[in-house]
Amino acid sequence: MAGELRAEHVGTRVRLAGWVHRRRDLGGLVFIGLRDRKGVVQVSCDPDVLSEAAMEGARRLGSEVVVAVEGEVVARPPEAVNPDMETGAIEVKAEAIAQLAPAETPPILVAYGADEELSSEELRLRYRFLDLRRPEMQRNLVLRHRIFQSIRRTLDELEFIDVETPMLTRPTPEGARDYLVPSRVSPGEFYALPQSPQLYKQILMVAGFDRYFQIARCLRDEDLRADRQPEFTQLDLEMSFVSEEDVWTAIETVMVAVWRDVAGRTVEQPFLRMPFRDAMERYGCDKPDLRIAWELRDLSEVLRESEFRIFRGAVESGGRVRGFRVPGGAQLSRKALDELDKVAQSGGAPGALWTKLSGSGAQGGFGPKLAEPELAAVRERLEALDGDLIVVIAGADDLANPALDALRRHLGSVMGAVEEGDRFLWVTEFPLFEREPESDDPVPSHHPFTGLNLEDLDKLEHDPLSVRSRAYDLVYNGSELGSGSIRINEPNLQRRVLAVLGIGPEEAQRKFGFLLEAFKYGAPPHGGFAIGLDRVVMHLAGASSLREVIAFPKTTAARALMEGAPAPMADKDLKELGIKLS
RNA sequence: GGGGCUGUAGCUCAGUUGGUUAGAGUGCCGGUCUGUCACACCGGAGGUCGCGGGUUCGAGUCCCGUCAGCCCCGCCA
Repeated sequence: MAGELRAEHVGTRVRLAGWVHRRRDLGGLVFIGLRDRKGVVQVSCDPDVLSEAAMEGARRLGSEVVVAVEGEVVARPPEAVNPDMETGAIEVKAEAIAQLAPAETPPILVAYGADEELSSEELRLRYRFLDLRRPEMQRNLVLRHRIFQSIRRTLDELEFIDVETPMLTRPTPEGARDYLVPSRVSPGEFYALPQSPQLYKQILMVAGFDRYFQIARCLRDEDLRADRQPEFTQLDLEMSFVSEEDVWTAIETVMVAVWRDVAGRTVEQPFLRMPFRDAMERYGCDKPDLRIAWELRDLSEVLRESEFRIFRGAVESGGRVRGFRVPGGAQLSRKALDELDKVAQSGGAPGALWTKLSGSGAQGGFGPKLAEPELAAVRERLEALDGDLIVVIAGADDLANPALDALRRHLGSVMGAVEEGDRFLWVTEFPLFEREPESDDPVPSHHPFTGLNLEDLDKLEHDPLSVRSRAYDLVYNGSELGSGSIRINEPNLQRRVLAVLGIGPEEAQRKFGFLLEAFKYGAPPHGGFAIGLDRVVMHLAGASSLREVIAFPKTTAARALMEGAPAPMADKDLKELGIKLS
C-alpha cells in the first residue's frame, strides 16, 4: 500500500488507490500526496511521462478526491529526499492516474500542516468520516483493534468462553438510569438496554460456564464526562470456584499481555494491592495515583492542643489534621500557593493550609502561628526538610479526603513529581455498604450480590457500614479501570444482605427473582470483574477524552452530530408502540 | 439540576472605550512557476458576527433569554 513503500521497493511497478492528501502544483511538475490506511506517499506527475490531458487532470485533483495511480517506485533525487516522511526516500512516478470518485472541498481538513489547528470538536463529530481519515484517528482505532485482539487471544488461552448476552433486557430498579426500549407486541411494557451483563454472567456461572468473558457494550443514561460515554465497552468476565487471587491473576495476565503486545511495555506481576482503608488513609482516595510518591500523615496528635484555632477546633470536633510534604515546594510562587485554596475547595474543603520550611523555621501560611515544639513535631512527623512545602487540611475525613487528594494530584503535576510509568493497583476490601446522604440508609457500594468478609458477618445487621466486602477495583495511574467482586452464592446470606438494604423477599422476588431462583439450583462460588476498555485504549493512546478512541461518540449532551440522534418520532409510529407524549 | 469557558468568512482566529467601510492566516477561484513536500509569488470572490429580544442616536462589543460545543460538580449499584 501507499504508506508502506520504502527504498527497497525502488524499481517495482505499483498500482495504488487512495485519497489526495495534498497537491503541490509547480506549473510543470505536479506532486500529489496519495494517502491510504498505511500512510502517505508522494506521486510525481511529470509532463515528460504523462500526456497533456493527464497533466491537466492531475492539476485539477482537489483534496480528498479518490484516485488510482499506476507507476514505478523510484528513488528521489538526493536533494529532494524528505527525512520527515516515512516514505520520503522514494516517490511513485505516475504513468496513469484515474479518478475513482470526486470530492467536494471538505469542510474540515484531513491533511493538517504542522502549525494548523484541529477543527472544533463539533465539526469533527459532524463530519466524522473526514475526521476519522486523519492518521491520528486511524492510529487510535487500530490500537483499539489490537488491544481487543490481544485480550481475546489471552482469554482464549486461559480457556475463557465468549458468550453473548441480550441487549434487550429487563429494566433494573437499582443503579444508573436505564435506556428504555418500548415493546410493540406488549404495549405499555419496556425492555432496558443493559447497564452491564452482571446478572446474566452470574447465571452463566450457575449454568456451568465456569470461565466466561465478553467484550460487551454497556449503556447508562447518565450525564457525560470526558471519560464517560452513554454507551461504552467493557471487558466483562466471571469465574466459578475461585477466590480473589484467581480473578486478579486472570485480569493481570490480560493487562500484562495488552501492555506487552500493543505498547511493548513490561508490567510487573503481581500488581500492588492495598485495602480501601489504607488507600484512604495514605492518599485520601480510593484510586490513588501512585506515580506521585507523597503520602498523607495524621498530625492530629501533635496539633490537638495548638493555639491555632483551626487545628485545635478540627480535632475537638472529632475531625483530624492531615497533610503531606511537597519536597522543594517552598520555591512555589505566591500565586501558585493562593491557587491551593481553589484546588481544596474543588475537593469540598473550606481551603488549604500551608507553610514553607527553611532553616530559620516556617514562612507564610500557618507556620508562624504554631508554637516552636509543634512545628518541630510536624516536621518530624512528615520527615520534612528545609525548602519543603507542607500542605494540610483540617476537618472531618469525608471533606478532607477529597481535598487532600485534589491537592496531591495538583501539586504533583505542578512540581513535576508525577513519575513516568505504569502503576497498577488493586484496591481491595471496599465497604459493603455506603450511607445514602439523604436517607442515611445503607446502599450497596458495588451491587447487592457482592460477597462479604466473613470475619465481619456478625456485624451485618447491627453495624452494616463497617462490613468489609469482597469487592475490588483496578486502578491505573490514578484512574479507575474497573471493578469486580466475589459474589454471594448462598441464598440465606443473600437474603440477609437484601434485608439490610430494606429489600424484603417479595421485592427481591420482583426485582431479581430470576437470579435468586437460579441460585436455588446449585450456584457455584463465583466472582468476576469488568474493565472499561475505552479507558484502557485512551490511556494507551495518550488521549484525554474517550471521544478520541471511539469511532462514533456522543457529545456532552449525548447527541450524535453526524447522523442526528436522538430524533423525534411521528405520532403514527408512537401510537403503534402505545406511547403518548405529554 | 448547578457552575465555568467558547460561538465572527468553508476552517483556525483577531476585533480597543459602544462609533461610521468587520480584519488576518489558511482553504476556495483565476494567473505565473520543472524538485516541491503546510510549495512559492500575484490577483479575486467569500460575512444572518449562533439565534431571539432589550438598552442606545448607534451593538460583533452592554443587558436578558435561548441553542450548540467543551470542562467540572451532582449523577454514574
